Amino acid sequence: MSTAGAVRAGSERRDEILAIAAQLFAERGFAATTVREIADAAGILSGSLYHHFDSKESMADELVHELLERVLADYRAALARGDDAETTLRELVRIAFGTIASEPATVAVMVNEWNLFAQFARFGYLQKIEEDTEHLWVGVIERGIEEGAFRVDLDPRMLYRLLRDAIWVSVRWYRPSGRDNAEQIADAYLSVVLGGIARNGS
Amino acid sequence: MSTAGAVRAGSERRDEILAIAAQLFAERGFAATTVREIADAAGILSGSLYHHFDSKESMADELVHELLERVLADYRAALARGDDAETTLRELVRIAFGTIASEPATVAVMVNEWNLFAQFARFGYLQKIEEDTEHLWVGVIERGIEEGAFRVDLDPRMLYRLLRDAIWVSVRWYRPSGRDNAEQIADAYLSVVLGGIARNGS
DNA sequence: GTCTATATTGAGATAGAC
DNA sequence: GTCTATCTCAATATAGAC
Repeated sequence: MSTAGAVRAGSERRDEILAIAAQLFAERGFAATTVREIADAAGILSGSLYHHFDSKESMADELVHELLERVLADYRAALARGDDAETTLRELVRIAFGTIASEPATVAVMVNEWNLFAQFARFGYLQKIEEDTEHLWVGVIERGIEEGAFRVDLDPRMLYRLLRDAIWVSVRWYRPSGRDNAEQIADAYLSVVLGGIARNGS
Repeated sequence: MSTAGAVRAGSERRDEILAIAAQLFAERGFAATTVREIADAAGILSGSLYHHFDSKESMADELVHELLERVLADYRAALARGDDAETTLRELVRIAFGTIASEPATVAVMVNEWNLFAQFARFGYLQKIEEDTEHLWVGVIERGIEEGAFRVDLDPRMLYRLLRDAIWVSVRWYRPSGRDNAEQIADAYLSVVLGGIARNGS
């Protein structure tokens, strides 16, 4: 089977260029990265990029869209195990930090350019996937309160957003060297979130 | 005294334009905002902007630089009170959320464009001020551990960064209606951070 | 799949009149 | 302090040869 006519056929060369673009978008920002820089880094001329992609925007689109689908699928798989809420929350946190560890550049693009992309119609899925994700996390937090594992005075939605931000923005400074390292920051993070930093209970 | 020749003279018109620019930079991103859009919003033509500012970049520079100086000064004033570490940490958190409440647009520009600006020599102060800020917060956390108020197994630097990120990135979704409201989220945040979310001390 | 060559547009910025 | 008019450049993207 040869490569399909449509986008997302995924030849190796294509994936390679996409990874290079992710790296540059992450380092310099999407708007500040030119297609010439991407082409240079890939060792080709800028016009040749358009054999693989429709536009600069579609490169970012593909990167971010697939990342979000992947993460949401992982979250759903974690939920499907049927563990108690605290165990599930721990797993969600590990998935997020694990994603940062395995594809920091793409995560950085998502985090840094979210507001920009959200303005364009073609990125409409951003809002939808984020809503689904929020719903999923908030559900776990609420269940944790019901199960008696979490405090009853929590605002689940606000808590989710604080947790989410602290996790994902860490991509700006945290460079885990691999899965093991990602486990470490996930555990440190969970230790603070679950137990608090105070020595005596609150 | 008439307006000085240099930048930062601060006529009212100038401040007005700067506030408009901050708003647009926050909504659309710095790179995606054109000087024509800023001029339109201010009711003048793009060329007229250059009577007030050297460049688009210098507008953002001024906004972010003054914000950071202001926040750091507030942090230092809080430290100077000589309170215990936990009280001081609470005050630092309140200052940050209060800043989000009083100037959300400028904070959003700082948060969203940090990586972009950090690439330019003229924004060299970003790194310096952030280092000073990190040093100040980490000092408070370390003192809290010494005083027996905080857990001894914390990594102060990692903790600072997680706290910092969760606070500042909330500017993307949290719209406090004023100081009172900012106190609320600061307290909710502190409640989680200090006490943890687990019902039983764990 | 890449190159050559180039179309096209839109951006930041300037000079001088009013 | 703003407008008119315009310069200049750099960026995305295209068409067709190889």
